[in-house]
Amino acid sequence: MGRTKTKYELITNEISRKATLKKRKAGLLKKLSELTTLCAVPACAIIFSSYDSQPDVWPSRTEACQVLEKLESLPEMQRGKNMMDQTILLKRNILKLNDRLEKQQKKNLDLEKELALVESMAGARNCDWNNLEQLNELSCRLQENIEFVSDMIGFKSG
Amino acid sequence: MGRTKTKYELITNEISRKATLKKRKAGLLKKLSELTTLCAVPACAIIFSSYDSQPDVWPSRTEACQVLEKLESLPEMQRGKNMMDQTILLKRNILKLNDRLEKQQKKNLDLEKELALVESMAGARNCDWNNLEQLNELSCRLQENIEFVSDMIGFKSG
DNA sequence: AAGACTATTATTAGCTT
DNA sequence: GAAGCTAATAATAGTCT
Repeated sequence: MGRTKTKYELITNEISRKATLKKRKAGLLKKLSELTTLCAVPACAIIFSSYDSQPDVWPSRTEACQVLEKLESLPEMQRGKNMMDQTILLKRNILKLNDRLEKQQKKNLDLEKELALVESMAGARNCDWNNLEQLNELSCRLQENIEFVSDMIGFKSG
Repeated sequence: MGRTKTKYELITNEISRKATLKKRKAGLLKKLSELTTLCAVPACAIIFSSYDSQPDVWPSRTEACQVLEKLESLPEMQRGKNMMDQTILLKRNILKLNDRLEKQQKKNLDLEKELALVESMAGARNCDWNNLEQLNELSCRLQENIEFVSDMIGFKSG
């Protein structure tokens, strides 16, 4: 969310990368703080940086360790389960995305069909309003159309 | 960032709190994922929840533990390695799908715009050729169009 | 409850100082 | 570089289904 749309890949420019790291790290910790305030859940985050020897630890090293201990105390079986859960969620995510993509493609096809239909009637696609020749041709097409329609009217009513 | 300005204190309504937790947790993990991608820094987050017996751990329990404790072992890491590889591939897959979806949506938008343009020129969409009234209207539209085009020709050449 | 939608607020990329 | 600015993108609160 800034002046340009972000491409989510490693920022090659070191200056920008450092600036981004700083800004986003602050934003992230703010969000984590908001989350724990709003929902009263225990949470922690640790972010290393190539620029600082010490990682950022939220909310504090002690509390982060407590959260981690909690995590450690969970039986091993459940740990594997959590990872499984993650892959299951990811797979579900993929299925959903494929679904949306498919729908989008179908919608696209429909649009293309409709466009072709309308264009064939109007015959005015990509008309360059600065091009006299094209305007003349468009004029002719419209004249043809109007005559055709007039004939139709005459035919139907007469 | 929503319909109302957020007050940063515990959400008393349980339903809202749960919904908020879910949304913001997802947003937070997304941001953490973005940060590590953009800046290539090791990071992790652990968020407990009253609703799930298991906390959300990013990027994975194994990696999260590694990040804080700086454990250099070992068998546990190896055990989860295949599964990690899988999740990495799945995540990459999701990124690609999102990309395709985005492109598809953009294409869609372009098509819609073009369609609107052509339709507004032709004004003859879904015309029922057996309906005299519609034919008359179409005739008028065409007449208007032809006059407009004639004007344009006159203006450009004159 | 779980997604989709969307009007709003929130975050931030690129700049400037 | 850090700090501040603002146009632009991104997240999300409330709502509907």
